[in-house]
Amino acid sequence: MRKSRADATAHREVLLAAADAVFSEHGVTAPLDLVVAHAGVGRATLYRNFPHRTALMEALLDRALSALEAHAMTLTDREDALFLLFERFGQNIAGSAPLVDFWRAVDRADPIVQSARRRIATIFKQPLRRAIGTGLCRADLRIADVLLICNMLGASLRGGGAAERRGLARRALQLLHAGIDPRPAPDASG
Amino acid sequence: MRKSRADATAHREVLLAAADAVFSEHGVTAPLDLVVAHAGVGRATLYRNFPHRTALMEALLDRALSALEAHAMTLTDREDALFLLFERFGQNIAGSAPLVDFWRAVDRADPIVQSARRRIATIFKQPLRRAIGTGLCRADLRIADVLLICNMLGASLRGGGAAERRGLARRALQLLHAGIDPRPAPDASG
Amino acid sequence: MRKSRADATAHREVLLAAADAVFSEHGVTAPLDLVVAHAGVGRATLYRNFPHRTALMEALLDRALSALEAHAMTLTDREDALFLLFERFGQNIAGSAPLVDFWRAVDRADPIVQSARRRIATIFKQPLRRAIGTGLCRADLRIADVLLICNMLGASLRGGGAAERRGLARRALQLLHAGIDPRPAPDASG
Amino acid sequence: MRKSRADATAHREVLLAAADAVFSEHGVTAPLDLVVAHAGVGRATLYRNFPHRTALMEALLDRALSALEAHAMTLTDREDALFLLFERFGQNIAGSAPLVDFWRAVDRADPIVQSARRRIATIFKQPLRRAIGTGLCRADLRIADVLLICNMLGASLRGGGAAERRGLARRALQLLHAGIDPRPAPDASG
DNA sequence: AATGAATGAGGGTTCATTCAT
DNA sequence: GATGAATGAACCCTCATTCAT
Repeated sequence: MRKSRADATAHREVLLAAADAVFSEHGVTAPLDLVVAHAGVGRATLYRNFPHRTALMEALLDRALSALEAHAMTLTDREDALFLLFERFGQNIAGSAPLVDFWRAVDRADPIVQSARRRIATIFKQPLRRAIGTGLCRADLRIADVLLICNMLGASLRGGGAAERRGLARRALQLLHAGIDPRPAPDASG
Repeated sequence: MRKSRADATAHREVLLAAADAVFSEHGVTAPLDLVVAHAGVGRATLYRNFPHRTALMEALLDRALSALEAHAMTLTDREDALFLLFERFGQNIAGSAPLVDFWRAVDRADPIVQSARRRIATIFKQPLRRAIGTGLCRADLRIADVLLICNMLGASLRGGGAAERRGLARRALQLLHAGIDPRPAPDASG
Repeated sequence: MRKSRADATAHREVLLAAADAVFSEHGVTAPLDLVVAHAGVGRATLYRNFPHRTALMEALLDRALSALEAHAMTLTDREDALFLLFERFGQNIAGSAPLVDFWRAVDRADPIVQSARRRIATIFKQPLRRAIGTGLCRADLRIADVLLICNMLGASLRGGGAAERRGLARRALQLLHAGIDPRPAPDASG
Repeated sequence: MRKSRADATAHREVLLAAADAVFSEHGVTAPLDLVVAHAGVGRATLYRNFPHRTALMEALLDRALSALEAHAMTLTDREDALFLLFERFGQNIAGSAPLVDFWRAVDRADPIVQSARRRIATIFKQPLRRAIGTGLCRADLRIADVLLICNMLGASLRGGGAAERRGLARRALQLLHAGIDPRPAPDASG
């Protein structure tokens, strides 16, 4: 009847997965009851692992940022790492409806967002410097711009499937890359 | 205490203003009680004018779109109307926290959003054609891209003042305009 | 635009008819808004004619009792007036869903009910005396019993059509008349 | 302050008792707040046990019908079970103001009423057959008549004490038994 | 006399959070 | 550590009633 001690730590993952699913389905304001029901655990188990609703979101966000950091590690020798990271950021955020929602919902002054922005800034710092150094992007691009671009990439509206959101993110990046000025599309020439 | 009946039609405006203020302060999920308190009217007066919370948002959205349509009318003879409208869109949307919230919160499949997108498409149709015709923007730009750009312009996060949001919107437009490819930024030279 | 003075008194009838219809459809607790909407008059017009919801019911009840009184007047020379009045009572009450509801809903101590009971007692007094005198009914029947029988006749549940309710009222009267003791049912032989 | 968890199952009974008391006092449309206040439990506890107001009434009804069924079981060898059950029905229903109200308020087409009628029909089936077989009641009495009689017995108006209602129910049954035709009162001879 | 917009108290219901087991 | 019943604050909304026109 009683779950083994080993299962205890597993509950965290089960809850995260349930939160991801429920928040994707019903938005980030879905009743937490739905999350515990989906996870198949008691209500207090949720509260022990994640005292607030935001703690859940924070954990989901952390998961995505950790993945992005890990990805950045594999790109340290690429000159175009900046663009590859934008691409990955767009795909990851656009692929997770809850993250898009959260990204939109919370105040920029929120400590969680502040922290996430710092992590993103750290991730993009070297790639940005390198892209400017190798002439792959305009020289006046700043980290603040990178964060703005991340916001813009996360801006596709709710709804639609993950595939549709990914398509929009790709087109958004394309437009950001080349601009809407008239000239041969960069993707065509690249 | 009781407002005169002559004010009847004015209540709609009072409520809209109150909703704008309250939603700006507390987000679009703020209790409607705050709105009626701010407006200084009875609760049912709100419900008579706006049966649902969404009806309030719809009215605010309608107000902004009407202003944009009116602005478009004054630009029919400008070749760069497309860019001026983007600019205005960014300023208006970014200047209204509730609209940004709403724009983000509702599902793209929502009829209200659908309708708004259609109105935006109508507004931008001629300016887009003209910009392409006069070589002011890349030839492959489509109305779908215009809507995507509008989304991206509305993507600055919540929080911060209107001035900060406007600054972000301007920079976002600048980046979209010229792209992040290396070359003399058109805006920088202008 | 303004209605003529003559129409003023007509409003009372219009409202009564509307109340009858609406209460039949939605029960006696239906919002009074429905009544004014159905009557096509302003809200305050209802309140001037019928200050309370109960005043409406009282008027409907009065209408039915007046009709019963009028009917009683035509039966003064009939020895079986008691039974004919029971029959008429059953048909009238059972034919009016609002009256059945009201009859059920209000407290017996309510002055309106008290008054109605007094009127009913007055109506039935002579017919009861005559029925006993001519041996048409058991000698120990009292006015209190008559009122009880009236209650029982109004006891068919809500729902069903007027025809069904009338059928039930008739059968109820039949059972009351002959009793359930075994003997040739008087109605069957008649 | 917080009730122990062991009381969990007891809450259902506490709430039923509270509902019985409150509905008896204020009618079946009394605010549910009164019920929870009387029961001394939290509001949501009521909603967990009885999702709708009707669920409360249904439970009260079920309790009364179960008692009637149990009583019927003790009367299987009595030839006059039909009359004893009528008597018991009158006493139980008439003794519970909420049940009388409910019995009156809901539509006959309501599934709850339908179900109750079926249970009553089942309870009375054998006793009716036996009463006819032993010549204790008129031979043309049908189950539909039994249900009508049950309605009539529940027809005493609201208000008055339980004792008064019981007295009325007894007199009603007496009248139904012997009818109002002239002959020695059956009770006098019995 | 007639209108219908305005009022605001009060009901139903949900849901984040606590806590006895 | 895990459970889920219990709590109660807060929200949405309706509707009886009033009152300026």
